Amino acid sequence: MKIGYPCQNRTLAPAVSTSRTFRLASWSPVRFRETVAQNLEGLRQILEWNVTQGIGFFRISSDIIPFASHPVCNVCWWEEFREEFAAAGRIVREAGLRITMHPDQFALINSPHPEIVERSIAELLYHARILDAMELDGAARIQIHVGGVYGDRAAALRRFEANWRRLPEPARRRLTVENDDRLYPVADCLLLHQALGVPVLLDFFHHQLLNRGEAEAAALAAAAGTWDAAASGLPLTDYSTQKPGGRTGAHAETLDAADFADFLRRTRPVDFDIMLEIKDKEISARRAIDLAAGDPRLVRFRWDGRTEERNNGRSEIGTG
DNA sequence: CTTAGTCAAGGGGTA
DNA sequence: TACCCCTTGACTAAG
Repeated sequence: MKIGYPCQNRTLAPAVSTSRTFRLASWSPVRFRETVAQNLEGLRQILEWNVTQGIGFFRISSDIIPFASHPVCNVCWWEEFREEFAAAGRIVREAGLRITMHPDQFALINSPHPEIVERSIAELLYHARILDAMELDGAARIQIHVGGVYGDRAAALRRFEANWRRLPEPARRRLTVENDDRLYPVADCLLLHQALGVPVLLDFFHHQLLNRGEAEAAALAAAAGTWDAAASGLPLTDYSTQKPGGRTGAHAETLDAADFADFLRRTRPVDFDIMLEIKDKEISARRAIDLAAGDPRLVRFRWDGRTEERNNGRSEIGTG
């Protein structure tokens, strides 16, 4: 079990960020290359910070390469920045970090509109290129939701299957499907797994909001069973709680320690990695790791760091 | 310098 | 048909 946070580090921000961008109207190869260089340097610093904090799981922001899948982008960024990607990947491999990405709502491979499907395929390929350039194994996943219903759920699921088969191999091999809170519960994701072999990421909070009556333990067992340790790594999950007083489905500002401790207790039979979808990011990740300190599943990873002076001879990284 | 409006992209719900 | 919501930070033009 590794516990992580998504995309931004509020402790290091705004000096360190992977989300620098610019307006489409200001696109130029120079502006693009400057921004990508800054974002990749931000990624390197965040990953190193995570290692020093014993945080073993991180979601890379889809903002890291601005307009990567837009027709305006004619730069082979994955080749030009090969060394920077490889350096980030080296940190991941040497420390044993888990990495994921989560394209946002616009990646819809089950849309009835062919143009939207084409743009979505380009978007997924962009994400795959990042993880490939970092030279990461199959445990580095790209998670998406099933998509829209378009008035006919069965037909929409069939389109997902047909278009999944059309994905370029680099994107297809990393794709992972996640239950959402409005349209597709975990049962539908499991159907896609049966048809395609795609692993199912269980979002516990979404499952509470949308399900077909399955108990959480049953949903977890079923989703965990779709993962293959050698090919796709340990099962992935998302965890959050309801923001008090917020719209239903809004993510909490900070970790609910009592809920998280109970969550760890009741999921004990299954080992998996946990992405905290909580607003204060790395702050809650550290608290969660503290709360999991006595849990036999928790990975306390080591940073070898033998060539890193700044590591100051330390090899055992405390997790609190 | 500060700040409010705006930003590539879709789907679904409501009026 | 038109508008709003999601969800978010960061850019940018206006003041």
